[in-house]
Amino acid sequence: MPQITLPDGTLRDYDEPVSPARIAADIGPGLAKAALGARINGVLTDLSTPIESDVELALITAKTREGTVDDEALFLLRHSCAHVMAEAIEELFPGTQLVYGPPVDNGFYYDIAFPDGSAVSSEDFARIEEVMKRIIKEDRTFTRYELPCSEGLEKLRAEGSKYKIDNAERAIEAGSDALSWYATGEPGTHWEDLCRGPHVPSTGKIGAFKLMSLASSYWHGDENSDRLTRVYGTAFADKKQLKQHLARLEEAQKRDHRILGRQLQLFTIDEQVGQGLILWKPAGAAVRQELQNFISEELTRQGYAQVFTPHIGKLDLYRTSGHYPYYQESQYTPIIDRETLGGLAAEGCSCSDLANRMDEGEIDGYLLKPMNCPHHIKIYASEQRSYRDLPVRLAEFGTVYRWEQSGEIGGMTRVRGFTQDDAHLFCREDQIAEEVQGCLHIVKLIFSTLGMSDYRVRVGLRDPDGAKYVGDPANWDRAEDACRTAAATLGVPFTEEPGEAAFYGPKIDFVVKDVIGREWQLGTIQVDYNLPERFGLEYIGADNQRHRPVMIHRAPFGSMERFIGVLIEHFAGAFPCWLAPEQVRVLPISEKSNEYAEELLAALLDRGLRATIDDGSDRIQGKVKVAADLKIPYLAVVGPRDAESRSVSVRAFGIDRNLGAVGFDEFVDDIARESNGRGETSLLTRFEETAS
RNA sequence: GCCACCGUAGCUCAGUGGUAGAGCACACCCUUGGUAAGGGUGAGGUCACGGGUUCAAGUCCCGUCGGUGGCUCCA
Repeated sequence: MPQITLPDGTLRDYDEPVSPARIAADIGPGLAKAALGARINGVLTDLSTPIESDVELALITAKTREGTVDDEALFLLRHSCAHVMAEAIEELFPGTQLVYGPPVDNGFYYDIAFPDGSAVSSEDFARIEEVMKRIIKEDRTFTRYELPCSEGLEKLRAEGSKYKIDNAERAIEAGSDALSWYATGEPGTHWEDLCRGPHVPSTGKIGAFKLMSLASSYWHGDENSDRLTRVYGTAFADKKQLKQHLARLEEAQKRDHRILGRQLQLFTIDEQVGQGLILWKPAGAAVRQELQNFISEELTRQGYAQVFTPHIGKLDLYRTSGHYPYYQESQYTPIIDRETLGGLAAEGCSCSDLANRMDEGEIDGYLLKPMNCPHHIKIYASEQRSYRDLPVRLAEFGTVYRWEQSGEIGGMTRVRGFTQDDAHLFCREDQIAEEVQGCLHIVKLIFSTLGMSDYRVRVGLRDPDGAKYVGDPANWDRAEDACRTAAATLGVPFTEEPGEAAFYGPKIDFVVKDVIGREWQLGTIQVDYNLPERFGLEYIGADNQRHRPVMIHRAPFGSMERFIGVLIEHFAGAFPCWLAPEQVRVLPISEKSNEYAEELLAALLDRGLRATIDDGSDRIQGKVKVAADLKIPYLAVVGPRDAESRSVSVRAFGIDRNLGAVGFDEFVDDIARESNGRGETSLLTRFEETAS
């Protein structure tokens, strides 16, 4: 006879099998009404799931006991809403086949195969939503029933949905001993879907929902397989939560680096220049230059040497490195000189011949470099190296070009030309651990200086079945071990992900999310035994023998483009003073104070600060508004009173009032100190009492 | 690359087959005003590009380019 332990420790005994729904009712009518599902021994279930033995039970309601939104409740609501949407779509679009409809972060989707010629469009959302509202209003019970596998498959085959048959077969393969369906109402009478559940008790529990967008997807994620239409929606327990969610999305959009990039004049992309090619405008270039200075100083401290290399290299270089054979699809096509090309044309050489002969090495051309490592390797190889010279650390802000698929390109986060804060360390095997530590130190320094704490660490390993990797498996094993060991010393949790390695070696990646929740890899550290081997790199050891160095590739920002794209969103465009494109704007109250304002501007510029003056004919209110829109950290308002007392009236971004006056020299000194110290000190401390 | 949606002034957007619009920005004039926009006047358009349907196309159809959201890919 089941004994039920509730989260607060209270016990309830029943002398027959019992459902969570009944237990909820026994506790109180309010809970019975609010309950959406249950957790039985930690497993999410329906409210109707029979309990036959002693269990720990938690009832799930829209809000937790602390009053926060319950994620599992949202999971149930959204999964259930996906069913309601599927029913509505099947009703409105006869002949559609359902594929797969799970809840996801922020909502749910359903992958649907529409019959030829009839696709859904977002203009159909309103009428789909109408049908969904009707189904929800009818408050039909989600009724679960099960069939043995063979019988269930029989039923699906009779219905003829290849996608559902496939789902069932996969479930059986994964060890299910029965197949389950959920009817939205009475089985046999109402709509139903093969589904493992769980669901909310009835459609009426879906408080608020909205269809969001359409996308296409591939069946099983395979681009050679069927193309499906993915309909995205979201659902919440009530209208208020939905409204808040939509407001949050709108808020997030304001932080979008593409929008801010235009508003703040940071960068532009011109279609005549090309997709995915960033034009850094003066303001964006200032931010980037500050970051490069920051990293350069640290490189010097850590014993790196900076180098410069060209943007192209001969194809043969990349045959040796393996980029050309292994990475060809992501490269711009090789550059072949006019004469060679003319000769080939005269011979009647076809495009496929040309490609083959380039692959074979019969024709050489130049490649726009997809990575910096081969050039740096050649710098290493240009001198004889002793074990005493190691590690050799070569750094370069190196620009690389990659042929990304057109549909993937967007903003600054996925581009076709970008500059890595790259470096390659050539070291002895016994130096790997220490060198990786040094790299991790830089990454951590960057994140902490910029106040970025919301990142995750991924150790990318090779996919055991993958064919895209170069090199000896034994080398791979050693390199993977080195990465694991290094990641473990970080003091942050990390995940190991097979298939995420580079083609030449495993890596430690730092991954952050953008405003719409997409993950981007920023910094990366890679241990590589393969390229030194392919290029025959050597050093002379203490034993007077030739040895092979190990290479570490590292880029703590990843690429300047992507990093700054993410950084714009991180700061919502309001850069701290040391990074801000314009650090101070001097605002004379009227022409009468222009001369004093010019003096202040000159003093600021003299200290290397990025400052401007707004001596236009606007009133001060207008000047302040314009400057605030540009998110300039400090405004120096000067009028006759300030000129009289040699002071500056300060206003800071985000603090919407005059902070008060400070002396001319103090102001300049404080800002310079704050800028040079990268935010370690703040002018605002002068106004502590009023600033907060 | 695939699917859906979108492309009108520098920017944000209105314009459902019949003479291209607004706000901001810009130029000029007035205003010299103490902390989130004082007032006036003016200039600014191959309605992404190319074809088609129509008496007539920003508007409807096809294609191309570009953007957005996903999918696939990703060093």
